[in-house]
Amino acid sequence: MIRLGLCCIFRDQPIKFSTTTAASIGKMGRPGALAKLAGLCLSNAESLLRALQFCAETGIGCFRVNSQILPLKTHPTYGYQIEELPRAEEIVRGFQACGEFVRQHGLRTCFHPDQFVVLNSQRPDVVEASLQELEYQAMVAEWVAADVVNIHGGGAFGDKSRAMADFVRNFDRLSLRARKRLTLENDDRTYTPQDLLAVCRETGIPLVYDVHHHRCNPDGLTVEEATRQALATWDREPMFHLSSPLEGWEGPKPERHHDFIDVKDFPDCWRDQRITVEVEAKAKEPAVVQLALDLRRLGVGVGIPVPGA
DNA sequence: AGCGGTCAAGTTGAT
DNA sequence: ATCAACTTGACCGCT
Repeated sequence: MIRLGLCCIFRDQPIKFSTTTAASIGKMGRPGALAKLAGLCLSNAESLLRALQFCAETGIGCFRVNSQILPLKTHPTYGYQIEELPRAEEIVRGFQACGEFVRQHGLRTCFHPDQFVVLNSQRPDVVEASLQELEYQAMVAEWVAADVVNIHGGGAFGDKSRAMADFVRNFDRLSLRARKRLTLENDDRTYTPQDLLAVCRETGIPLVYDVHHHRCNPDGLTVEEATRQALATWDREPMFHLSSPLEGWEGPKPERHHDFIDVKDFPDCWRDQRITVEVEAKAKEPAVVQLALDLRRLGVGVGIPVPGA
């Protein structure tokens, strides 16, 4: 049974998440800013519940929550603590209701902090900001029952093994809440599955295997070998990533994502696994639905696993 | 209401 | 030196 995942937003469904800009918030006084931010947070909690309801109805088993679900949460000037917001308890309850929905419907949720989170940066201020961001996302992850906060290896800085040692040192500074959700994903430029698997085995951090990145940034491993070794890093349902190249594998920039998934890009060795496959396709929910149809046509089971079944 | 410039943040590699 | 790429359009001030 393959659980398919939708990333962050919708193409056709009228479900939107709101954010704001530092420039706009900066024109207000602190109370006005907090009032505006609280409204956005509350609205995002409602949107998230509707997103999860749509996923449950459609058989989409996983939803990735955008990093800006609490807008500007860790901004150096305009960041805030939840308790500072008007209606803070209502906001937290709104997200916790999402978590309850996730558990009741057998869904999965996850986070993917963006490129500014670099745990092995050579700049201490970047590491501090990264730790803060991970703690924030882990807090919301706890509310919404997300078991994965997934990041990339970060920079190489001319020496990958030294950089990964720095990564582990800073990983150890995270709270248990953040550490137990953190995962590593191979990227399309720097860190291959081979690079990360050693760290994953050493630390117990699971590997989110992105087969598209692996095809763009290969190492000595075949897709089958990387799949097998990535599966072994998980103590829960493994999570993998899939996309198709915008202009084909022979095109000028195969790392660019297509609107939809070509089912031929779905590795055969994934078919019989019980895994989550996040669909990184620009057409969003129609792309997930299309892939589900294509996989079922090939006899692959797709849907939301029933606990115990 | 519609348009276009802009949006917090890091790192790499192609031009 | 600049810029696109990365998980992704959406916000906001102007007309």
